[in-house]
Amino acid sequence: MKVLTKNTDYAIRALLALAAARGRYLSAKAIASGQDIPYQFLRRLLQEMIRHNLIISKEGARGGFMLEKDPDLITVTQLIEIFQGKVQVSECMFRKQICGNRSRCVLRHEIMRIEQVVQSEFEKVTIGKLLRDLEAANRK
Amino acid sequence: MKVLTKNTDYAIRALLALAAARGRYLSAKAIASGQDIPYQFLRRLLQEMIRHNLIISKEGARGGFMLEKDPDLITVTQLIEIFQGKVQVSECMFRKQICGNRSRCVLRHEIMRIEQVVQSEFEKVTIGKLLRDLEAANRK
DNA sequence: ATTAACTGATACTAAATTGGTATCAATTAA
DNA sequence: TTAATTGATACCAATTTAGTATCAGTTAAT
Repeated sequence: MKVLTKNTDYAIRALLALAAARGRYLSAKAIASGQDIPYQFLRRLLQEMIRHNLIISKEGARGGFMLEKDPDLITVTQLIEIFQGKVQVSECMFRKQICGNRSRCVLRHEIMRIEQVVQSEFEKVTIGKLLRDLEAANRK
Repeated sequence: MKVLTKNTDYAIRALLALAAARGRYLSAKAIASGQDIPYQFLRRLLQEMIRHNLIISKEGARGGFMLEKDPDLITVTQLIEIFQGKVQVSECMFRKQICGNRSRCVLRHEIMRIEQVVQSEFEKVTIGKLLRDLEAANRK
């Protein structure tokens, strides 16, 4: 069971780089080489994050990307939702009605509880927090 | 992000059926139709669970499967490990040494913490507990 | 002894997801 | 004018997930 796919992992690291740049535009190329992320792959992730209003871009020479949202308001939960879909358990959950299969629904109850735990844990982890941790680690 | 795949979901429900049968042998066919699980698919899962000493089987007519392990000692964590692989975060984790990429490792630290949370939550959920919940629900 | 109901083992397939590459048009700073 | 850059897509390969099919061997019941 993989918790984070490359998508999410790369996105987090790209956002960390952008947060560290603090208002300067960073090009996809710069992020890719700095964070060791495949360039074309990264570009798609960046586009996706623009669509979700996490970052903005400037086209043309000396263009690049910049954080739009406060890094303390960008949670790992959000990124998981964008790149891996909403944290969920089984299809059963989506049909709002209680499903016919009783044992499936008993299970579902337990798992929805865990889902909440996972989500709230990931919510505590923001890009802002990670950046501070990272800079603290680098000062040592 | 899907927490449980069909594999695990089916396995849990099959084990619940076996726990409910309390020492009688249940055939794959009976489990499949009762729990609405594709028959051939289920058979593979059952074989896998035999290999992991969760259940035993009896061949031939009137044969079937029976729990081997105490249902209170079968946790969802174990089933996830069997059918979806150990709960993990990124490849980074497996290389024991600290990886070169600092930001990846800061992230990793946070995520290993969450991993622990998830695992311990799923450990609380045993087949025995689910069965009791299920039977309580059915009495209502 | 035969047969029907079973498990054991394994091979195969299809669809979805994941990870990655390539291309070309449009924009902009120098 | 040109080089550096984003926008938009289309494509591809590998892996994982979900499901099917087949055949051999075992056993209970008749």
